[in-house]
Amino acid sequence: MSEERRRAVLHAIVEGYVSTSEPVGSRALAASSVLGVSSATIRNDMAALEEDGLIAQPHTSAGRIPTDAGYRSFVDHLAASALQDPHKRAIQTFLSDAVDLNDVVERSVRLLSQLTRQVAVVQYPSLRESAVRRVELVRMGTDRALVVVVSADARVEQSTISLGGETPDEEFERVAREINEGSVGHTPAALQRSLDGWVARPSQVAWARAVADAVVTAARGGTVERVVFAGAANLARAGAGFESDAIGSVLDALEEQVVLLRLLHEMAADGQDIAVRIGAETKNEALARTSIVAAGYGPGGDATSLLGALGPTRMDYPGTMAAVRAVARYLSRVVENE
Amino acid sequence: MSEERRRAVLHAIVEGYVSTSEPVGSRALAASSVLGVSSATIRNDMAALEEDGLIAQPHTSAGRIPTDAGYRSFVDHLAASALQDPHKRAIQTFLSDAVDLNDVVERSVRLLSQLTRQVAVVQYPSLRESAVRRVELVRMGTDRALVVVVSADARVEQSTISLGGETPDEEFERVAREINEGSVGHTPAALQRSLDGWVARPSQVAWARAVADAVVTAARGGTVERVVFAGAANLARAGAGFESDAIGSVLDALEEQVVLLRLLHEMAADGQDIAVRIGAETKNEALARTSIVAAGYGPGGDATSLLGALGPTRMDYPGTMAAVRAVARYLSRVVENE
DNA sequence: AATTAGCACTCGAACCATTCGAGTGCCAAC
DNA sequence: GTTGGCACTCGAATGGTTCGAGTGCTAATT
Repeated sequence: MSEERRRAVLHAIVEGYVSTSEPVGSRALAASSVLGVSSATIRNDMAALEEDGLIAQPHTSAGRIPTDAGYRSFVDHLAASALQDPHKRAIQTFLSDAVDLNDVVERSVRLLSQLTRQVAVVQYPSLRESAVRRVELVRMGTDRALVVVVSADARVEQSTISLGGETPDEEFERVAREINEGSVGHTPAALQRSLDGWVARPSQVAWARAVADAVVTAARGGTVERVVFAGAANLARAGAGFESDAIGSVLDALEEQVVLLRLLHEMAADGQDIAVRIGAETKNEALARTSIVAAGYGPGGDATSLLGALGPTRMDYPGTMAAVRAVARYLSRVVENE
Repeated sequence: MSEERRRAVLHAIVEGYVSTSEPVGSRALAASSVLGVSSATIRNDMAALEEDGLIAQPHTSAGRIPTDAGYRSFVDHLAASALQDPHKRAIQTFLSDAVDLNDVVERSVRLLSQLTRQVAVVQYPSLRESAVRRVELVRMGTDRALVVVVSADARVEQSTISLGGETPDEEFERVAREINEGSVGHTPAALQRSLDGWVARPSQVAWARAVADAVVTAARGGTVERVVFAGAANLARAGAGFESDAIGSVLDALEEQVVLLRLLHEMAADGQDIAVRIGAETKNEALARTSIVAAGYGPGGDATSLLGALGPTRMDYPGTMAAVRAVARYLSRVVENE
């Protein structure tokens, strides 16, 4: 009862179940495949695999299906496989004519959902610290203003502040001029000091603090983290693997960005180039029957942000992993050029 | 056989079917409700309603369910009903502390999906034409640049252009200076003339056209129309009204923004304060079993953009319409202040 | 003329019993 | 360690039966 063949049997069970979504029996395995042994032998191996908790049978007279642990073992012993060439070309053409960062992210997430036929998730690139290039102050109504910060690495951040009362035009203009003088060219660290002094000046306007904060925040890399997703329809299609009730919970979890972000962060901490969470490993009730394949991406090879694909535990792991890896790589390159 | 009672019967059938999602029979109607007549009378009315194509029976020994035409009639004879007070308060608190336009839209769509328990859709406010306040040119890599346009009404638009080759710094600076001189303060009409002249200058750089186009586009009101949606999970829950297959098609249609935008535009053309498309009226295969309730919103009472809720034809029309109307009204107010 | 009671009729849902077969576990033989 | 053989299990599929909600129609009633 060779260790290696048992792994091959598990492998075959996973592949069979993934492609047919039916439990697979010993007879079918013996007939179909590369394992040149009889069904009886396979049955023995199956018994052992079941003993180890890697496979299970839904009921007595049915075939076997992989457990979470079974998928885990399968994934862990998977050799990295490459994406097919036509797909590679698709990635390139799809991403190459994006016009801005938003567009890049949106195209990526759609692309990934199409390649994997799963739900794709892309976290907005976390922004790097960088110097301020220009600050623009625009009045809105009587007591609010828009602060637009253009950073040296070509990001544009905007936020609204309250002026807390009437402000004469000339005062507004003065502040606009001064905030530029005090911040242009400075990186966040220097910025903080420079603006602290400016805010503290005698006879400074009350809302100077708000402006300074907005500028510093923008320079630090912007506001909150966000994720976008696409391909929710693929969940519903997933080979009748889900009831519509379960789909609801999963969609809820997806829209609950916080959950997803926490999960992605945890996966990032694993420190491999590509991370997989299977079923209950997601530690989330609603995602107990789904798996996530995620990879980091970012400029210059440091994976500062994450993207991934989410689907039923019964998913095509090799294909999904290849697609996620490929998109992450291309996206890294694009972000680098931006 | 009074006309009025027949309408009341239809009304009762719609309400019964919406709340129980079971076909409703004559006996149940006679027992339950305000129509003080016997089941036999109701049966007669039902026969007439069926003759008119307003109701149908799934099979002989079942009760009746409304047809699309039945819902239509129901909706058309609906008196405007107000939203409950707690909901009104929810809207106010939910929207009042949004920080920027993106935030407003995102909060709105989430709010609407919660109020209606349907999928909510919000189109980004279509931007008005307005003068240019400042143009910022930022280099990115050797042959690309970012054009940031801040308009007088406080929108920020950005787009990336290609420089098509090496460009010396001083030339870059010159163009940046000139584009500001040529566009600041101009409205789109004047802008076009002013910049055409500028582009045509002898010895002008090749990429001047690209810059000018970006600025004009931004002044015209920005790039493409976009819609966001939320509450997809509500689809899956919708009282087991859908099979997961159908959910997939609907989600597809939702992500296919073009379809949705076309539909919303058509509905806007109807010119009522609130528009309803029922089932096949959506003229879309995938949405044949869904209805959409939409209302326009925009600054100063002109409905320049749309928002709405989408759900199964068997939806709570009065409640949904009230929620859509209320959110549209509040959102108009918020946009106005921005 | 409209409403109502009564009744025969229809037809799907639910229930039950039976059959069929895929798949297993185990044992003896190789 | 592998294989053929065989008894056994149990869900899925099939078919027949019952049950009852709901209808349509007709005749009686107001």
